[in-house]
Amino acid sequence: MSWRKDEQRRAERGYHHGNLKEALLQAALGLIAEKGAAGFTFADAARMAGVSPAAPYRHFRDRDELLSSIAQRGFEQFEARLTAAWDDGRPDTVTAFERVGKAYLAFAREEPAFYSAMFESGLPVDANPALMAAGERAFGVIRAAAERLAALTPPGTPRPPAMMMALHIWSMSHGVASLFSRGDAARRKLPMTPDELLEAEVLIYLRGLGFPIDRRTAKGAEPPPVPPEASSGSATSPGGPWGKLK
Amino acid sequence: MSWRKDEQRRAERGYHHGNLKEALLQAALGLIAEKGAAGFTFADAARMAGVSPAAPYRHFRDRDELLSSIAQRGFEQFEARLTAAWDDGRPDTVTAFERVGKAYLAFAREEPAFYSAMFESGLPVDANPALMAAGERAFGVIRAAAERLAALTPPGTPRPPAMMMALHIWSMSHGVASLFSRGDAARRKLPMTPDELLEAEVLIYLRGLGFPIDRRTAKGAEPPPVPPEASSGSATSPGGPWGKLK
DNA sequence: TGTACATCAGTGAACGCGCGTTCACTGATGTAC
DNA sequence: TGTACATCAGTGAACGCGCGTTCACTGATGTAC
Repeated sequence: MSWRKDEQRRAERGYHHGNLKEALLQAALGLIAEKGAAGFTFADAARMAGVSPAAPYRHFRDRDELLSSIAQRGFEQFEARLTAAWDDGRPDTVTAFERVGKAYLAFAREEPAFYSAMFESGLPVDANPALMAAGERAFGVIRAAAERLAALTPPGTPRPPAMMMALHIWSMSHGVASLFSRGDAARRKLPMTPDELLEAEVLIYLRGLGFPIDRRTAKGAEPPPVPPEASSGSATSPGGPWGKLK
Repeated sequence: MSWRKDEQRRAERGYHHGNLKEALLQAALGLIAEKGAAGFTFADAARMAGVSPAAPYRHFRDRDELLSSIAQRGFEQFEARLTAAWDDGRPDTVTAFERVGKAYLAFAREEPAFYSAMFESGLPVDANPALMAAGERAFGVIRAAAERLAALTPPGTPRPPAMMMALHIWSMSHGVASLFSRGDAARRKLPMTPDELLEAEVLIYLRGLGFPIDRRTAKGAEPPPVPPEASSGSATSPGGPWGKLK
């Protein structure tokens, strides 16, 4: 009996919740994951947090403010995950770059609620400075990685603008994520994993910029590859950029 | 006074509307464009069509069926526009291919309501066979174009799988469209036009596949270029893939 | 050409529901002295 | 250490609203004869 559990929790916590703001954010996350950013209501969040429908107004002006908070927190976690994936370019820049792309997809897949609040809730990004700043910090990770990669262009090839590279990588990742790596029912079927699709896409793109990516192993030469064994391992699927595709 | 106009229209049309199904679809499109796929209601659509709230039930089982109809019609129009842009590969394959990408962006920008119903309404695509088929026909245009392009790989370069190319192009276009070429308030700012961004992205990608795309003019050699002057014109911005980026 | 009748497409009133929001309130907590 | 008091965080009842949906109905249209 669900109400019994609610009663019990209520008895335990007493009159004050103690951490209602956080509880509301969590509740909203769950609801968004379940029914989409559209189908979540303020009242529902209160109910899930085991609190009267008037209580949320102590912490959020309205539904939109709660939604923005979630989007902002989403961008922060997104940034953290991209930063961790980038790992300052270790063990080598191309491998780390690939890992960032995969982290993008993983985030979309594992955090559909955040992803939906960040990119599909219809929130006017530029009307909310804090939100926009958080979004730009996340993009900054991709941008910094692109910067490092651009600096590696082989001698003789023109150096591509890092900003352009970053925007290209962002749009590739976002496209694959939105179409094929969603966490909800709108995900489209694919004859391979989204990770493989994106990896091949990025590698072909990098080769187009002049990076010496081998067509078979999909690895570029880069001094110094430290440690040597790490750069021939998990980042690439066997068969190179389209090994799995036939 | 709006009610006066309604009264008048009502008087004109008489008891029967005559084309209510169509009118409801149009009304819903307007509402979705205005408030997003989430914020459109069955009752509102009826009101906009100047009809009682019970009338729509003669034509649609429920709100979801109306939404699916819109998504399906959207895919059909999308397919038509992509087909027109492709123009069977005239005047040359690369130029026509670029045009398809631009048509993708233009559709997202000019038909935000369709775009949102098709890609962001949360409709479970694979639960609706007709809808899925319409979506696949649209993708088929990109796929056919990729097929033609793949057949053009220069001798000596391995031929890429057309399916993979098509999925890559789709995700690039979709990423740029969703982030930067939306028709609503969630559109992100960009230091160039979305068209330019996507064009550069696709050209670099094609070069990565071995197509002889010149870095400056961004044109590939292709026999036979008919008519010759058409292949050096509008498809490419001056300065090549990243001429505008510096 | 006219008439009877079936079918179709819309009406309008009603319903139950859940939402957002407000209000005066009250129990719990923190702090000044 | 105890007490008085201010502030804070949640209550619960109430409201108006618009939505989705149903129902018996009725005006318009099409068709058989």
